[in-house]
Amino acid sequence: MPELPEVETIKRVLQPHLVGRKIKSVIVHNDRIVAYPQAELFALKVSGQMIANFTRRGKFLSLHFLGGDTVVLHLRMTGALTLSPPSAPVEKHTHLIFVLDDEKELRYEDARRFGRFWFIENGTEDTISGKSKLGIEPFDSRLTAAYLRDRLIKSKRPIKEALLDQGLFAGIGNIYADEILFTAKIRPDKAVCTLTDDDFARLLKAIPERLEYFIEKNEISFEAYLKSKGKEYRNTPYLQVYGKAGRPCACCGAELCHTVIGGRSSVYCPNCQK
DNA sequence: GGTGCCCTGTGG
DNA sequence: CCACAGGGCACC
Repeated sequence: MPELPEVETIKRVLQPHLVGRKIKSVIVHNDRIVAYPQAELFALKVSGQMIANFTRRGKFLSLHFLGGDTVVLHLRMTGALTLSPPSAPVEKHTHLIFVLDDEKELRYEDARRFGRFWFIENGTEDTISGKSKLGIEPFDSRLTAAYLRDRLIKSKRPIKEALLDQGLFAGIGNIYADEILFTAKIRPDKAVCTLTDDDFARLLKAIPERLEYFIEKNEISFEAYLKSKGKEYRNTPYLQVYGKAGRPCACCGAELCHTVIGGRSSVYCPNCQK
């Protein structure tokens, strides 16, 4: 479900309500969700910690504790975070509950159970969550045409596959890869080594511009977020190509095409994207 | 590099 | 009923 804009939304909405809170205890309903260490130990180590900050990197979120310990988490396809009063009924797919010191519970729900949590001890390098392998943040000023060319130019793989490579760009997923390429007017299956300087320039502009745009469109109040149980993403009306195969291109009216790239469903305009 | 797999829910 | 889903990884 969540790509960078959604994860950023979750961060922005929950951060003010988490910072300064103490985790009184952790209730684990499903061991599988805790990747490291073993669930019982995870609960033990997290209990009693004070939340100093809540941040996003790529599609990862991190709870930074006073003293330097960290919980890293990834929502994968269907993970969601909510704040609920303890009296709220525990949902069918609630796997993890952090009991806070303000009569609220930070709850993790995940129908498909692909999401994962890791506990990283202060002073230990996080080599297990995958966060350290991430490439550049799309809003980083070091994301330049030169960066793109250096990393991409020799590759024969489709540009969309490169955009989805978390080791190159942190946080772009299947929806926004399609949206970015539509805006940049580049076919998703175009081999990276055939991109022109012009293509690179448009791509460089489209990446932060599109993500910023969708973060804006995702904006939601704390109350509305909780009401939707952390699953409300309002940007679908603003998508131009994703999920719209067979429908007319908003730009030229041509019928949008569907194809599969790197095993992922992809939609593009055969006329606007070259 | 492709493919399967981890899972459940939903829509055709 | 089957195909597919916004992610990522292990495995030929």
